[in-house]
Amino acid sequence: MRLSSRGEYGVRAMIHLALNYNEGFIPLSRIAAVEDISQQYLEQIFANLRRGGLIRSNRGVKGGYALASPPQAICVGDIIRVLDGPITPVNCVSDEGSDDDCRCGKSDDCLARSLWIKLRDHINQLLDGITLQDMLNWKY
Amino acid sequence: MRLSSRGEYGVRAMIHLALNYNEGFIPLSRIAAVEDISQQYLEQIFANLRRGGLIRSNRGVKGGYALASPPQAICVGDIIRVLDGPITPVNCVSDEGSDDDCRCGKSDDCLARSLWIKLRDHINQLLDGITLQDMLNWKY
DNA sequence: TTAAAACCATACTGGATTACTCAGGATTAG
DNA sequence: CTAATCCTGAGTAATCCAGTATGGTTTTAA
Repeated sequence: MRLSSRGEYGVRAMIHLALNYNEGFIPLSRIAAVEDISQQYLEQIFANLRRGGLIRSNRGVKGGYALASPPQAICVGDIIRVLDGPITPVNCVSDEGSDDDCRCGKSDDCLARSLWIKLRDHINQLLDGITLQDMLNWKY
Repeated sequence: MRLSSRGEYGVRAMIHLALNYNEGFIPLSRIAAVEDISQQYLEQIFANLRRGGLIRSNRGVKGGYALASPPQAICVGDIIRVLDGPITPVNCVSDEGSDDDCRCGKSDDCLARSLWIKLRDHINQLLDGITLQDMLNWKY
């Protein structure tokens, strides 16, 4: 049940952008330095965040990245799903997963399945209920 | 945020034992066959469950495995923790994890950290609140 | 006593995934 | 022009996972 480093870095970087929401575009190099993340690795992560519509970018000198929406409109679940795909404990209860992904053949009368669904929904509901703004408000 | 196959198989096997709680010791071969899991792999999993005190075993012809406690006394969190270690989204908020495991240097003033703690507790509370008996009651 | 059934332990392995790095191209402000 | 910045795709070393392989030991029915 571990989060990938992509997800972890992505959330940290998004918090960074949220903290500087009024400052315009923030260059990636600064985020990488402050957050102590490999810049090239962060570039990959930001490419995904951008394709997912969570951030927007400006190229060239004075360019950088900024949130695509205000901090109260972006939740943690969005970030993690964009970077890591559907949030689910096992493939067979994922939206994208088919029954072929099910390690137990039965699919239907599978008691465990009910558990995975509960767990999946529980995690998603929590992560969808926490926005970047919520996290900024936690500060001290 | 995926569960390991160990955890998944472990939960399935424990449900199997719970369903047959009154039948005495169940041989591993039967569980492996019914649940369609490699017997050798299941043996590894059961060794961990036994060391963790969740099941007990009898050797010899007529031997097998049984729950160490009644189904209402064993929760899903116990099973997964025995098989996969602490349930935590990132190492740095795990009981066993030190600050060295923290990918962000700051440990303290880390906004993301509060999030990981919330997520960790949320998941553990859910999984600790569901016993094997609860799952049996879900049937139909 | 013996052999089968079952548990027990450890080492190994092939494949997948992860977490990056490398190299270079495209864009734009000054 | 040029320096700063975004952008892209390929490559790679290491790790982890899932499952095998091998070879026990213990118990009990017959």
